[in-house]
Amino acid sequence: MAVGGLASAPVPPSLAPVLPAAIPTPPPAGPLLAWYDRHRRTLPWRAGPATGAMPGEPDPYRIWLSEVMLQQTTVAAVGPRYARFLARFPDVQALAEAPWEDVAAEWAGLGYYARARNLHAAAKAVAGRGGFPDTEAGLRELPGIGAYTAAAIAAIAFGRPTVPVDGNVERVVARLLAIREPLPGARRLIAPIAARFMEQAEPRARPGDFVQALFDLGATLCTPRRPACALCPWRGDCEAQRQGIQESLPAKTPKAARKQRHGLHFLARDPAGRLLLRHRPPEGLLGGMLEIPGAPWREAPWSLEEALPHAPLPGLAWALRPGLAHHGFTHMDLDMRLAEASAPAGPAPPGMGWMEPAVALAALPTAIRRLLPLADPPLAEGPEPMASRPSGARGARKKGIRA
DNA sequence: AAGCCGGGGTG
DNA sequence: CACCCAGGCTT
Repeated sequence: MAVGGLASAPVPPSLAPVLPAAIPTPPPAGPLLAWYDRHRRTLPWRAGPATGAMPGEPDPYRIWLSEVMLQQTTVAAVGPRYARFLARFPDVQALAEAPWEDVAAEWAGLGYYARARNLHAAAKAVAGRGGFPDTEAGLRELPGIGAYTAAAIAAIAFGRPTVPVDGNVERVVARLLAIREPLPGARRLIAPIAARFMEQAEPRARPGDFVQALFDLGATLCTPRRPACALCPWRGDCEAQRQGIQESLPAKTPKAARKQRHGLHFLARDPAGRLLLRHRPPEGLLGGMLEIPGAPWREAPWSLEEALPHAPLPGLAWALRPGLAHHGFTHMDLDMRLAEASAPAGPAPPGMGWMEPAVALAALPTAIRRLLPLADPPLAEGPEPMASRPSGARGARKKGIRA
């Protein structure tokens, strides 16, 4: 196909630098689709008889939920949480009508909590308009749906001929055409190339399968490290493999170093054994999630005396527990200490509440849960190991605790 | 374009 | 340890 109307007339060499460069052509999609038909992964949100989980036509609600959960989150981590979420909120109406507290509790531990807030807001919008938009542009209007997710839902749930560009597709395309420019800048080269796949008849006939075939290729063969090129349906078409540089692609610009921060949190228990907790501000880090009250996270460590003005109740006998809870965020390393006190029966301070441990602990984000083993007696083992990895053979040492 | 936003799997 | 993951939003 002509790109920028340049295909028909030869371009004089002297003018070439001034004119837009032609978009490189990706390889034929046939081999990838044939490979997908043999080797595709069985996933809970994928239609077909293989799972029985989603018979018949794709359900936009289920596709949407899977795409949002999978944003920067591995398939292994999403699996059990997806089933649980779906059991609790079976359709978009149920999610729209649920209180935020229930949605937050169900999302706790999954991270990127803006996803849960946007999911809830989008459910209300969809329920209000009587169903999901069935075009990429319409989907793009919903909160939490960006360029990638809109294209993914449009292709998988509605059969639109569009190619969502995620980390897998970036890697696959960068290798196929040996694109050496580092990400994220290289995206402006990769996206138009990926889009050209839909010029071919086979992807256009089954867009949902084709884009998921790209995902599966990136997840199982064209992996970030040690790609299995010998098994790749495109092994004869890959320029990076031909040059032997596949393991160094895609290149990435280095990221900034993580900052170090310190916190000190105050855990009060009333005579009934309930815990004094509060909600974090609705935006920002862990926005809208439950936490143990404390002094703000800052550059320098806190002493108990210094942090005391941030204690939720005045006049209690706070005891600083030994040890340090550690949590690594994407852009910050956090060390937290824990002080505890017994409180007399009485109302909670404004913005806080006394909560039963069994209810509260499950709704805490992982960073805050790391404080629990410091309590005396310990309130929990901290974050549970993942259900998909039952025996936890390695890593007998628990994360998040420092002497 | 760059920074913010979680948490876990993996080599 | 470092790197990555079916990214979105804000500045």
